[in-house]
Amino acid sequence: MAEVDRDEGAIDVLDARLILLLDEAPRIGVLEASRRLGVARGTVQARLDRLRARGVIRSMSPQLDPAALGYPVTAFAQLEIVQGQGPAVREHLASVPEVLEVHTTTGTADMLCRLVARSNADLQRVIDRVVGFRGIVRAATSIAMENPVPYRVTPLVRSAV
Amino acid sequence: MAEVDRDEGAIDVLDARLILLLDEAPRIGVLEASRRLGVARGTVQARLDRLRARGVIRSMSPQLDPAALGYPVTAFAQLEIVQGQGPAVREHLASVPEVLEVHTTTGTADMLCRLVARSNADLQRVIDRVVGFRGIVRAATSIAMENPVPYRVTPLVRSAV
DNA sequence: GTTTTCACTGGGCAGAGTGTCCAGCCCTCT
DNA sequence: AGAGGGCTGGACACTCTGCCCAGTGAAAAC
Repeated sequence: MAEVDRDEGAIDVLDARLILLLDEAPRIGVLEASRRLGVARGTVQARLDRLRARGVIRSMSPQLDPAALGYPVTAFAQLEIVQGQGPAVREHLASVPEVLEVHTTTGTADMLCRLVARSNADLQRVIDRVVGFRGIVRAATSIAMENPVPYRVTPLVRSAV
Repeated sequence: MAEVDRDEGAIDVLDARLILLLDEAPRIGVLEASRRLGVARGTVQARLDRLRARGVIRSMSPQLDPAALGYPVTAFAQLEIVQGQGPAVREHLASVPEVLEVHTTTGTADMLCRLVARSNADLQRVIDRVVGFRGIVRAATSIAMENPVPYRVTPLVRSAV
C-alpha cells in the first residue's frame, strides 16, 4: 500500500522550520539552510527528500502571476451540471486555458471554478466559452475585486509546531 | 512610475519555453536549461531575472500540499459583511490559519474564502471560528469534494506563445 | 537486558553549477 | 551613422551538490 497520505506523519519542528525557511528564502541552498538551522547538511537533505516523498512539498516550480501574464481579472463561477454530464463538463473545463481551477462542491452549485481574463470585457468571452456547453444548466459568476488574503499555506505549518 | 504591471510586456516564445521547462523540471539549473533551450547561459539568466523583476515569476518557494499537512478537507465560504466592517473582517480572516485565501467579490456575497480543515468535524470548528465574528452577517459554505482541475497557470503560458 | 534500527553528525571527495565579468556581433530605433 | 539592447561564447574564482563513509545516541524490537 502507498503510505503517502497517512495523516499520522505530522511534520515535526525541524520540518516546520525548514519549510518556513525555504518559504521566505527559496534561493538559499541545502548547505545554507543547514547552517541557519544549525544541523548537518545531510539532515536537511534527508528531511527535504522525505518531505517531497510524503507529498508535503509538492514541487518547487516557479509560481506564476496571472496578472503579470496579462490576465489581471479573476472571477469565480458556480456551475450547475446536468445529471451524468460531470465527466464531459470536466473535460471541457480543463480544455479552457483561462480556467485555472475546478472543484466539485456540495450545495446548490455542483462546481466552482476560478477564471481569469484579460479584462472585464474579455471575461465575457471566457464565460461564454465556459458555459457554452451542453451539460451546464446554470452559471453564477462573481468577479474578484480585492484579494485581502493571497493564497498561503504557511500559517498551517506555523500552527503545526 | 513603476512599470511593473504594464500589460504591454507580454512574454515571448523563449520566455514561455523557459517557464514551461522550469515548470516541469524545476530541479534543473540555469545551465541545463540553457542547454535544453539551445541558448547561452547568460540569456537564460537574464530572462529569469527579467521575469522575476516583472513579477511574472513570483517566487520559487516550495508548494505545500495542505492535505499532506493533515488538512485534507477543503471548503469555500461566501460571506456577507456588515457595511463598514470590511477591514475588521479581513484582519480577522487573516488571523485564522485555516483560511488560505480571501477575495472580495461582486454579487450577493461580499467575500469568498477558501478554508481547510483536518476533517469534516473539524471543519465545523473552523467555520465557527471564521463566522463567529461581529461584522459577518451570513455565511454560505460548500465543501469541495473532487478537484478535477488542480490549480494551474501554464495553459495561459502555452496560449501566450 | 540486548540487539537492531534509525536518524543525525561531521567529514571528505569529485564534479558540476553559480555569479559575474568581458568583447564581439547583430539588429533596431533615432 | 551612431547608440542602445539583447544574445553569444568564453573566462574566472568560488560554492554547492550528490554521494559516500564511520561513529554516536536513542528508541524500538526481541
